[in-house]
Amino acid sequence: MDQETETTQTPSGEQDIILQAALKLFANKGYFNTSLLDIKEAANLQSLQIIHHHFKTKQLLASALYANVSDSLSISIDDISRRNPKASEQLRGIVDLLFTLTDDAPDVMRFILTVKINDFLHEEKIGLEAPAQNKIIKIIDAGIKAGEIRNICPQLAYAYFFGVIDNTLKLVLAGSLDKKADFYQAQAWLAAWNTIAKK
Amino acid sequence: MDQETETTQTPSGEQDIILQAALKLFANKGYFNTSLLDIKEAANLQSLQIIHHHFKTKQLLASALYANVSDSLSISIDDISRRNPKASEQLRGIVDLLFTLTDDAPDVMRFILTVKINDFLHEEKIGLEAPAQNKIIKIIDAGIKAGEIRNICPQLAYAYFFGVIDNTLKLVLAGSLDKKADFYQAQAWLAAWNTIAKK
DNA sequence: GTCTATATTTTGATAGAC
DNA sequence: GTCTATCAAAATATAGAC
Repeated sequence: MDQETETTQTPSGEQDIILQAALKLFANKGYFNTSLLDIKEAANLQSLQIIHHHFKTKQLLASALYANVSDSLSISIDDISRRNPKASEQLRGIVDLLFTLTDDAPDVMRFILTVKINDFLHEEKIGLEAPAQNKIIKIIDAGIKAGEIRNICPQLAYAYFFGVIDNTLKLVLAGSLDKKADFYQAQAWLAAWNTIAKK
Repeated sequence: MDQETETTQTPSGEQDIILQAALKLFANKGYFNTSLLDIKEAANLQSLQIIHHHFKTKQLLASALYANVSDSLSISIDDISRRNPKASEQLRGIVDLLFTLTDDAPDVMRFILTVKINDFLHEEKIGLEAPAQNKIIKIIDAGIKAGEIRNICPQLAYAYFFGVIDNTLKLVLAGSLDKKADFYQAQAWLAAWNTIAKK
């Protein structure tokens, strides 16, 4: 509603309204618990046909949504990487982004953290090959080579680090904590960073 | 198939066969991607009616499964707690249990870690009120009072700790690592414990 | 009492009228 | 080209026959 879209491509109006409605529903009820009828009503459309016109099928709608969010994340990560030389600073920037998103666009973060993309995406083995994840693993790899991060498997380091971060954000998104995400950021960053920092 | 059930109640044969088949399918394909027909065939039943006879509906079947796994975990945690006085030892025992389960009964762990129980369980707000989770949070709380664990919100400590553990196990279960879970246990324990340990 | 067959419902997708 | 109406498929649940 009041949150701006992250999509950098084709803000064609009707499509974005559908995508936003779908994002909200998928994020809160899940892919299978959301029908096209639900999306139609949430988007205030006059007919189901409009959805089929813009996105051929429900799967393609969800895939487009995933691509949007994924691209947007990738671009933000690239920006952060460009502005910060050290791996620790880059990771700090990414953490800041995620905590900010949690407060400002919780549905986007719910979609990222809780939706199982394999429910609608069947091409190859996605999940670990997600572009944003790949970029972060490369950052970690560089951090290891630079001596900032201890010498463990980058995938494991990723798992440790974002295990702490993601679980903290999930708690906030579930409404189990009484403060906004921002309040827990410094603490969580420290705990996460310590799992992978050298020395 | 070759793994023993954790269920302590009513091993009535046919029910258990259905539950095991459902567990495997739910764990690997998800709740909505598994039809009763799939379960019927995986369990080598002669008719769908048999499932409806034992469990009135698909939801109730899934709920029964969840209750079984949840109870079994709770009992194991109680055993561990009884045998170890210190919080750190209790958590260590729980971690050992989870890594062992990952190697010996991967489908059970997949069910625990990757199935969204809200897909079939709609009673109240479950998820954080899961009995096993509650027990662990109490252990953490005791650890804080005993000065073993630093003084943070127990829910946050739980999130940090099992963020590291669960993510590591998910990597193993996804087949992204080349060794068995056991190989990564000591490392993961240390990383997880350091996120909450005092000093 | 166990299985075959069917009914019902939901929902994704399409075809046709204005 | 947009909406109404319908179709088709799938899957859950039930009813009835042997």
